[in-house]
Amino acid sequence: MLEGINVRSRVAVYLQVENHVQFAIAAGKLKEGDQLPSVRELSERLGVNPNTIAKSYRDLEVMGLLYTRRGMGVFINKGVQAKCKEECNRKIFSKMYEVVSEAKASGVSKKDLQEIFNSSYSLADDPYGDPPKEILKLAAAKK
Amino acid sequence: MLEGINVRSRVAVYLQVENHVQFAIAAGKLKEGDQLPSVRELSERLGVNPNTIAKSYRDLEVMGLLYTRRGMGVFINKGVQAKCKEECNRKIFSKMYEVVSEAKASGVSKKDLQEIFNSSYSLADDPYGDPPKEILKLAAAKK
Amino acid sequence: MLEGINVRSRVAVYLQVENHVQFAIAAGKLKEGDQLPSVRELSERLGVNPNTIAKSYRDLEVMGLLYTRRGMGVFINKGVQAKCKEECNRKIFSKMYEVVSEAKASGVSKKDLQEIFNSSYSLADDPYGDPPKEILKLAAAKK
Amino acid sequence: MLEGINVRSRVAVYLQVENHVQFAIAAGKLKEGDQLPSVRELSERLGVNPNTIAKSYRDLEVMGLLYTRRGMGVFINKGVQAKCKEECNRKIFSKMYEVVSEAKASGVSKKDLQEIFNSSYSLADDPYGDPPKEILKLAAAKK
DNA sequence: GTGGTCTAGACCACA
DNA sequence: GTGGTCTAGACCACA
Repeated sequence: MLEGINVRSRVAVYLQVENHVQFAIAAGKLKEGDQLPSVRELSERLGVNPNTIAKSYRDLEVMGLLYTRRGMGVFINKGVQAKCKEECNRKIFSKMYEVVSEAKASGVSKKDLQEIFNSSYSLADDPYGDPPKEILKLAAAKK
Repeated sequence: MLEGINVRSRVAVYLQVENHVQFAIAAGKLKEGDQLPSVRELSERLGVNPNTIAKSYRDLEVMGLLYTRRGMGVFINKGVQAKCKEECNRKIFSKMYEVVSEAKASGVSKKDLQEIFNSSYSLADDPYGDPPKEILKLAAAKK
Repeated sequence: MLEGINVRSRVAVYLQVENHVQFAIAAGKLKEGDQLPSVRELSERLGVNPNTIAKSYRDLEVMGLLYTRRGMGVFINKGVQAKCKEECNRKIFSKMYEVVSEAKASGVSKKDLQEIFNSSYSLADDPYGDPPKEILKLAAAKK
Repeated sequence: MLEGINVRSRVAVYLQVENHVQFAIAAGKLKEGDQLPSVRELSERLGVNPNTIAKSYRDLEVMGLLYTRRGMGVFINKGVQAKCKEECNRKIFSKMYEVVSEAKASGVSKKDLQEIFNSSYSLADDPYGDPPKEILKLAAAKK
């Protein structure tokens, strides 16, 4: 749980945590009633300040995905998988739309783009790690 | 030229302008010797601070894509299309990799993702505008 | 007795228990000499830590509403109904004042507010349970 | 704008700010495009730490009520009045339901409760100030 | 032990 | 000037 967070990524840690939790709920890896790691535990594991994690959890609570039992911990709310799936889909659609629009705007052909999509899919692993070197080589070759 | 900039986007305006110019060069829409709108004109059109545009142009000049003729305006350098294509490809690969990784992490099947890719491609138009409503409807339906 | 406690509420469990007992005394449902469920029994029934219930009982004892007979259990003191009524009235006034002030601040008309009051009264049942669905539908309709 | 915040209230300052903004949007006092006071300005005016205000604004952004233009400030989103009205109504319903349920649970008659409602309405002013003394006197008398 | 709230203050990105 | 992110650390409420 939550092991893909990359403190050196340009994406803020608190946002990575939020996304990670949303993805995991959407994918059914986190289910109603599951307890998240405590603020202190997770912050120690990731080597970040507890406030950073607290911020993620607070935001996720505002979104209605978590609830807090004071002194007990933080838990996944009920009925959130559908909501998360929808929200994740929305995000994926938006991002896909963005990258495809950019590709079109820079004159990439659909065929090339489809190839980029395919190689990305086979290599895809960790959303916040740097993209694997293979993919950057493909990009360079593709001139 | 440069009409898709969205001041309400979380992407900084100056970055949107830089990307926009790079895309246009890569796609051959902006060619060696073409003149860009003046800082003042563009800043007024977009309703942003002139410093913002000035920063974009300065960055693009540092990258070697533009040159300035004092009192005359800002112009596209020669031999920049290949360089821009390469750079754009790199960006597109990275983003595609990110969105595909996120989709995987949230449990979206390859088939669904391919569909998302296809609809995005047919609808794709403006990288920074809000995605068209059609696409959000598709996202909602896709639960 | 004490069946309306909601562990997922933001109101602390120990406070809910205290309020519940006070309400019941004020309403005459708990009378002088009545025995309360044991700390262990109640904590198991509600799925909370026994310390939580112990704290409620301790507080209620400090307020003079309960007394403990070691080895026997916890009982309602005598002459507490009037005191509880007064205290409950104070709480109700304060809360009513707060909700009405908020309603005014958000532009709700007196007429609408009176309606909200009426429907609440007809539906009112469990102070800490989620409000019944009917009421939320009314709220949504009331735009 | 935002002058009713009470630093000495038991309600957290950041929550008061959030509620205040939601009420003001619902009531039409804050409209699409309106700029909120800057984090620094408001924090100085209220005598609290800038982080406290930043937290409110962040939450309101997560809720979709605000958007941020980096370096420019924080603005009211479009199409939020309906959403806020609904949300405020929901809150008011829930609170009214809670207080009425409590009143019922403690044996207050509908007639008395209606009176409490009426006096609250005439006195209602500031949601976070202490209730006016008049109302507490009424409560005491009402035994 | 758990999370909530808040302060003080740094450093960054952006306009 | 604006907000964003994060650290360090205090003190509180709760279980």
